[in-house]
Amino acid sequence: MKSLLSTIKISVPEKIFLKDPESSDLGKRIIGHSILLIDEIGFDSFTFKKLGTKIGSNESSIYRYFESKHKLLLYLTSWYWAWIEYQLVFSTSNLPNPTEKLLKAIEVVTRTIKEDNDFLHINEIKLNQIIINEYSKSYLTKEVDSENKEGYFVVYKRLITRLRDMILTINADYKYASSISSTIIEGALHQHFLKEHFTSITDCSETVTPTKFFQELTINAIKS
Amino acid sequence: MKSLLSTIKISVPEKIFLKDPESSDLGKRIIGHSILLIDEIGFDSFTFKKLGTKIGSNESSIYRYFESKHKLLLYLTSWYWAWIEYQLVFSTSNLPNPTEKLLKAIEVVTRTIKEDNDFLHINEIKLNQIIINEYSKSYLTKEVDSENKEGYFVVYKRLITRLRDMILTINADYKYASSISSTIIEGALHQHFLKEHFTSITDCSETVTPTKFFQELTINAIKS
DNA sequence: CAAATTTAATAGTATTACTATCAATTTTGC
DNA sequence: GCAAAATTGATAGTAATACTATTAAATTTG
Repeated sequence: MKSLLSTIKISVPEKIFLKDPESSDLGKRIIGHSILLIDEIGFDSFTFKKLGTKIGSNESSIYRYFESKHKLLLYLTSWYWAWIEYQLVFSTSNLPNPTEKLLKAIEVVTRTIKEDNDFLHINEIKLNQIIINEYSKSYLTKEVDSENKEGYFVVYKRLITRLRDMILTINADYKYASSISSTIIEGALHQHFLKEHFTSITDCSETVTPTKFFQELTINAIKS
Repeated sequence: MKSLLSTIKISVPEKIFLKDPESSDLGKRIIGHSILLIDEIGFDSFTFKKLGTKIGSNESSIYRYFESKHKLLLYLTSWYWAWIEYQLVFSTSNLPNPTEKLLKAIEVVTRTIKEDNDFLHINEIKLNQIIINEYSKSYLTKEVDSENKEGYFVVYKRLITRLRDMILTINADYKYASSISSTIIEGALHQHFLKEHFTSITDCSETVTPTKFFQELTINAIKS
């Protein structure tokens, strides 16, 4: 996938940033190193001041790109879901069988990211870890409704809608196509978290993947 | 359920608090009003200073019960899950049919709390809202592994284990009994959140409950 | 090469998440 | 009923956070 993706720009809702970080070298360093730093110390301890030190730049310069660290998280998560969406569309487009298509789509949204290949300044493995550990914090806020109106979550919602449509193609009468789609995507992040921190309440492990679990779950749900 | 529960003390892991809030009037006011205040302004904006003002007490007095607001959240969530666990055990104990038992258990862990009856100083409806909006924040931290070792999440894990055992009673060969149990409990909170804030990616609503969705999902998963 | 833009440096603010100390009040044990 | 013990309240203080504002230096661009 490398050659294709490296020429593509992942598109993030414009209102999330003050100045497009893809438009400058400093911007790309902000994105690249924020991923490394959030992965290292966690989003709660992450500050623009610490990031400034890491990239040899100034706190105030970072504030010209993002008005808060919360907006930066929204940027990273939107970028991540847009990247997953691209993979989903690309890797299912040539599959004629709707069930195969759905199984492939579930694989794409539930698998562990194991390679950091597609974009030079972005470590996709660590970004995936950030999504597992921090994604919920981007919407579990008192501002969620106004931010949703601003379009900050469109990419995530569109991804879920795509999965839903694949399910409805197989069984238009299934009553919970949206709910199972949102459960797969959120649930997969949760299972990945559990296998790292609460092994006693998951069956997933190095050898048993969330992918298999959610594929079986979905097929059984919609085919009966 | 009122008469029975009001005489019972919900038991929370002792290390979570410095001084048992159930042991004094001030302690109960801390718990009672923290639920109201967190529900009102959200956990992120919640501080012990604001809580002190609300209950006509001092910030420093609250610190004698909990060493941080994070610990207070752990207390509230443990209390909540212990209360749910009690309901689960109580309301399934006299059901002889394993499938009926499981369906009842799923109902208990996925339903909306609509009544505030059981404990005088605790508003169970608002506490349920806090669990929906803030629970993830209690474990999505860099300290999760050490806090897990301290036993701060035992109640939650035990609840999931109980559900898992009910599933295994019906089908001992089902490979994902733990994963589906954790998915039901976390997923139900997520569906409740979605129906309040992201209606386009859920089928749940005033009339369609997460309970029905997860009951069907589970039965289809384990019976095939 | 001058003007415009971007970045860096510094300073400042209100708030947060605490800790420490001591006084006032309440509880308790005899 | 009272002294001792425990609890609570009031005040002060600290380092860090999450910013904003201003001005200077460096870089880009037309």
